[in-house]
Amino acid sequence: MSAPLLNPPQRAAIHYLDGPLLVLAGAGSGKTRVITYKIAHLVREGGIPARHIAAITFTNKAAREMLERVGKLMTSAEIRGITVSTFHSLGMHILRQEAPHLGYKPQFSILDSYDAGKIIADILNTTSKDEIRKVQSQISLWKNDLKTPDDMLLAAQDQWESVCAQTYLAYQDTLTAYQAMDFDDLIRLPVQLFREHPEVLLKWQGKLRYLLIDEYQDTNTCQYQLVKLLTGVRGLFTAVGDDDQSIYAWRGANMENLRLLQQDFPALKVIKLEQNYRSTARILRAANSVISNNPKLFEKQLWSELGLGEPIHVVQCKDEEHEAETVVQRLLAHKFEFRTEFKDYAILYRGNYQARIFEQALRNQRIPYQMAGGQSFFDKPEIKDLLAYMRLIANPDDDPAFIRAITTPKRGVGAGTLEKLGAWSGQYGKSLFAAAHDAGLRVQIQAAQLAPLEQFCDFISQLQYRATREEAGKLALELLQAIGYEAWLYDGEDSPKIAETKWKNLLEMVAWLARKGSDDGKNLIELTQTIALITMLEGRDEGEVDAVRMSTLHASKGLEYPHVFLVGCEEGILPHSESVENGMVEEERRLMYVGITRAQRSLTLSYCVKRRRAGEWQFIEPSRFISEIDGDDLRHFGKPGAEPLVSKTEGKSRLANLTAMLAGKDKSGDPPQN
DNA sequence: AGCCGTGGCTTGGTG
DNA sequence: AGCCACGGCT
Repeated sequence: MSAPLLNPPQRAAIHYLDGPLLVLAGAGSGKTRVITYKIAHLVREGGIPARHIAAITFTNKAAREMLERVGKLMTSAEIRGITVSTFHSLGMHILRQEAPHLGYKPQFSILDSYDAGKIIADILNTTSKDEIRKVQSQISLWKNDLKTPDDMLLAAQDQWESVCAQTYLAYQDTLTAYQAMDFDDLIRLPVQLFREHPEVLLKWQGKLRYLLIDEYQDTNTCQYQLVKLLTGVRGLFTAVGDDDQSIYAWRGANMENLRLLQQDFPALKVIKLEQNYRSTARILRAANSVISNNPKLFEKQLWSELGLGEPIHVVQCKDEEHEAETVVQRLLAHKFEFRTEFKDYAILYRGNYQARIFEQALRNQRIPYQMAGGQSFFDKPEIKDLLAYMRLIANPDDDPAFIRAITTPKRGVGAGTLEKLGAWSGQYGKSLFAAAHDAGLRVQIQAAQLAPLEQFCDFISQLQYRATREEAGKLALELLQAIGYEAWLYDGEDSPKIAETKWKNLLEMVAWLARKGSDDGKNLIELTQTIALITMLEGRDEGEVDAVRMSTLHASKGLEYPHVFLVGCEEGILPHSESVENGMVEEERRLMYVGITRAQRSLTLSYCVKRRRAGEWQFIEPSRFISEIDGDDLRHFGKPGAEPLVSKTEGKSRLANLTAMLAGKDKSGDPPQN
């Protein structure tokens, strides 16, 4: 990424303003650079003020990074009013203003997938997480494909699809009743809005005149329609993507969108970025060679000026334990030999479950490591408790929030009362909160139960009033104190230590609300409305810690590491057996391609000869993808007739000494994160 | 009968 | 690490 100047295709992509443009940006070819430079170019040379430019990404992280890099190129006056956001937050932004056109209130709630799962569990009347997950993802796929419940009730091919379609219908009705949307709705509903209300579309087309779309290959049908609607006949956009890195078809991403772009915009100009600034030629040769086995819409060959580099090491291991040990030993030996740091290494794997054994091996050698991802701050139960109150204050129709709030902590409103309330609200088509005020219901409830219910509703009403007038952080803290949450935490099942952590998290949340509230001039309600889309990941100092990175292949996309170990390169794992059965090997190959192209200087592929499965030792074939790499670029270890696992320059005993020495000397082996 | 610990198994995961 | 199924316990 340290190209001093722009190369010719990059420059062409930046300067082309006359019509629709697709930039096929190979791995490590400087695509973020192109997007950010293009934004600057649009403003300075293209005469398009920043307020008419929207750069759309998939993740908050990408949006943050892009804004940061744009901020380094331009003055704050130049970038004023620019939209750099995820698809979801753009959709939300539109819907907050236009919700009434769709029969929603502007203060609708946003449910995360966990909340949505609970609704689906209720409808299905099941507790099996697996079943819920399957139905939920089917509904999500349909939504992303712009299919309505009615469409699917008609089109259902079998019993299962029919159950899903019925669940979909009931689920959508429930969401409407709650004045709530799920993540998919945030993109689906703007499309519906724009189709039904051309005048509204016109307004937004006037506002967002030039679009830049990052990771275009990951768009689903719904997202593409949104782009297409917004860009209209003018077709002023730059889509940046790489068909070879499309690894999210299972989540609804539609590679067909690349072909559609050519079809829907005949004037589409296509520019390829093929110079890679990340990896050695050897690594790119391997990547090109593997991916050449996939049918291609656009031909693309990555090349680099960073020198040939070392052959790719292929390590055969006896079993998974041996693989973990071997990888860790080779990592240590390499670190010693080349005087690198732990953070220069990554271990990449197909499935999360593979991580465990490598964690163990790393811990045994006292090697610090860091796992990708992690739980979002806002997903912690104690935070969700507070959020339930905030959601209810922002949207009194949010029934799930009502239930969670009124029962956390328990305040004398029991299941019986809630049942009566639920029945009444259902009968009169009201939310729980609204129904609670009905005189007709109240006569059915005994005074002892009515008092706490009344008290709760008054409490919420009071907060609603104060939320628009008072400072968010202060109000949230008062709320927690009023409900006695801290005492409730210590009274509960948690150990005092856990209770303390949870309370500290809440105080951090309060501080966050206070800071964000005053920075952005937002009250508690406005903050609540954006929170569902924010991910505040733990391990804030990510990137600086000297620790080996561990990640799934999926989560590694977009990242790079000097030295990569790609483990479990076996038939059944990579490609995954499920994918082989479903004829999805091409996507697995792209996954392999993504893995290979993460490496800057060295790449090691490892596989096991046998694995424990169902209590039996099962023999495994190495991944077909290894044999798709030219043998001249490979160097085998651990195979009969090939080099031994421990290279000849270092006898086994010497490596053992070395390992022990490193383990003893290197006291940086702090307890690993998480 | 319900509650638990244990062991086997596991595609991937952003908003 | 999580989820489920199973078996042993109260």
